[in-house]
Amino acid sequence: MAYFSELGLAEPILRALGTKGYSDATPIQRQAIPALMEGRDLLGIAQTGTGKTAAFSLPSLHRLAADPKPRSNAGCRMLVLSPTRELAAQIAENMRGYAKYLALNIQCVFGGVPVGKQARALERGTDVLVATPGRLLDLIDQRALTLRHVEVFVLDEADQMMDLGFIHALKRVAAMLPKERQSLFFSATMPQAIADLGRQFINNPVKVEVAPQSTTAERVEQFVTFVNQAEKQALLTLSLRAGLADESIDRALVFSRTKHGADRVVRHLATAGIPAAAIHGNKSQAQRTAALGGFRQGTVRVLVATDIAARGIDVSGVSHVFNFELPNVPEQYVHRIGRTARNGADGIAVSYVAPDEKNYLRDIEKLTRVKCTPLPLPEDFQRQAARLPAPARKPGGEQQARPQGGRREGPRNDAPRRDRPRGERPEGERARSDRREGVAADGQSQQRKFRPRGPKTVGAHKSSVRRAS
DNA sequence: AAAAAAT
Repeated sequence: MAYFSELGLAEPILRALGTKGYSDATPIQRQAIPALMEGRDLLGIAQTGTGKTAAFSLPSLHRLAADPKPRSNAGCRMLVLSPTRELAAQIAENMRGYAKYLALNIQCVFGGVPVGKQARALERGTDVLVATPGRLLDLIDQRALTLRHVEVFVLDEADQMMDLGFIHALKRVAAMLPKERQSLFFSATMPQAIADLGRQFINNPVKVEVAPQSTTAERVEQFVTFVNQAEKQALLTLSLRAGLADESIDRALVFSRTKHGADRVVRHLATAGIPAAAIHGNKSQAQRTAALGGFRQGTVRVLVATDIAARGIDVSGVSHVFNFELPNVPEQYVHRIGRTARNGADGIAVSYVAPDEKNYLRDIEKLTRVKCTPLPLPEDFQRQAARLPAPARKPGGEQQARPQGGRREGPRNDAPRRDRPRGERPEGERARSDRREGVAADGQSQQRKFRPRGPKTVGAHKSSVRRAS
């Protein structure tokens, strides 16, 4: 057992934690915070939802506050890089909470919004800057920002930041950082090849690995349903309809492999009277912010996303993650299902696996060393699917979520099933006769409504039983 | 091969 009060953090930080009711440090926090307060570089690997943001924020804020320096124009003392805008915003908001009683300025910059306001906010300098790479470099090129004074450099989701799409920008950034600095890398996954690549950006780091790399969150129950691609939409619609109605599903996050696919799923759900929002990189920033905001607020209980939402996003009440398609990079699966079972809650992940995705499943199970539990199709799936309304045809191009008017509530429309070829199904899968409660087989889904909250921790649950693998 | 990230 470890408390924040034992870790030597400054009183204003403890006070901020206290007002939120946080007292217990998680294992990653307990191990990372002392090393970071000493100024060491660090490679931190811990499961999703175990408080990595606080692990790097608290000691860094402590050090900045303990050694006050005047702000230099266009400068920052701490730089945090994130792979998505939404995650950057979330990190900055969390840090502002921790720094509530400190005289530290925290700014956040990312693309998709006007640059002028961001540039002005940096004119007199800031203590902490949270950023996505593109806008960061843009501001540097405009001379609105300099990295000359960075003391602490944080790469969140470090393996993704060093992946192909980001490595070029990262190298540019790293070249501008002072050699003398503290570097912190955090992620739940860290493939060896990427870790090797990372050595050029970090200096003799302390490695804090709370669970084996790519270990999934402990309280996610993982299921797999084998289903033909053409039948996935009907299965999702029926599962969501049942689970939302009986409240076994609080909020559901549905992952699609493509942006187009995410839009298509949302349209299908709308046709069936299930309100859902899509979030992906082809949406405007305003649409993205509204979609995630509505999901956080609970005004939309189903969010359909690409891997833009796979990492870091912390929304309470996500009871279910559906993988409408499996990711082809197995590490992404670990991050996706980590959107549930956060902050002491438990969660359910269901992956829809078409015949041509079985290799992905194999790679995922090999990486996580967890075997997903088969969840058969409901006994009367074909009959129920046949009664779903036919999907609206899209005229083409991006379509605003046209109000569908949830008129078609019941399965009263015997729509033709022309794009729903009847797939062969193993006889064994017909066995189940119980009514499906959302997707959770047997009474688990009921229990989750009354999930108890453990001792309060920051963005995390306490480590518990190590999974048997 | 897809997605993310600058305009």
